[in-house]
Amino acid sequence: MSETIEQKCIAKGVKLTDQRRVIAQVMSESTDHPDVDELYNRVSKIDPKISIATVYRTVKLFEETGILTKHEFKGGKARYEELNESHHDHLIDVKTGEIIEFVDEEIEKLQKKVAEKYGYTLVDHKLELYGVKKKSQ
Amino acid sequence: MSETIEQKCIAKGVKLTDQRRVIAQVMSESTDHPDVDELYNRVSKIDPKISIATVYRTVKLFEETGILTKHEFKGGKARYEELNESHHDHLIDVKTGEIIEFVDEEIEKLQKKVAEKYGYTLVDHKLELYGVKKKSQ
DNA sequence: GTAGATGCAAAGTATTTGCGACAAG
DNA sequence: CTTGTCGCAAATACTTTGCATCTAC
Repeated sequence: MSETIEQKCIAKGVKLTDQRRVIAQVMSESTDHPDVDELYNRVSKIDPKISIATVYRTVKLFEETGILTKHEFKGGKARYEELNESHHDHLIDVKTGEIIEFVDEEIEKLQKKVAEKYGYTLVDHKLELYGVKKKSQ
Repeated sequence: MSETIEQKCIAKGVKLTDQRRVIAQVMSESTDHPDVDELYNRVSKIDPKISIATVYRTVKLFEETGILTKHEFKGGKARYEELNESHHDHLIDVKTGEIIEFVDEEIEKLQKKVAEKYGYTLVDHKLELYGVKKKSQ
């Protein structure tokens, strides 16, 4: 098991407050990709005094620190996910909103190659697939 | 040369107003990916009476009709681009904001394959590469 | 002539921020 | 102690919408 968010904060010199600990805990326990509102709801159940401004401030801080990553899927609010060693992209079910995480090394390699081709070093990328479930035959 | 936006509107039964004609013209002439504000600025130079609400309404309509496509690049406003037969993705220079359009058939194929693997039919996708220019050696 | 489009300003969302009070290191 | 954080409410940024008027077909 890898570092917890708390450990990452310490490692990166981010001051740990009660609020941040709660937000960290909720994000760690989330297997989905909550938006700020949803995160705020979950956090509020643990400590109702935490304000949504703090949630916004914290996810932004965690994102800048490389603890969380932000997704802006089509036509929705920003959603967050814990960033860990294993990079993956997303396949989104356009009907249900279900999100499937996947990894495809070959696509990763090709992306790097495309960037090189134009004289760039790839520093980041975003790949989202939108699909509809096939009828099981 | 392919259909103009006006022709597409007629083909798709979209009523052509003066405002829409101006917006169509500006988008046709744009080689970049303007956001609504920028589009509104350009449109205003031709007809200053067109309101930004109309610009919003029109890009939305054009998007739904398959005339324009909307991009939500990292941390910015929505940007629009004319949709034509040739699909492409984007490589964004993180320093300058410059956007390079590229096509990579192999990546396209692999995306479809990934979707299939999870039992989905790919209906849409988003691929954005973010890079920094290499020093020319 | 009529359904749909426009302009305006007001209302919605999502997110950020100023400020005085408070807490972590 | 001192610097940075929090909660609150106000502010901002982007986008949508109600309504009366106007226009394309």
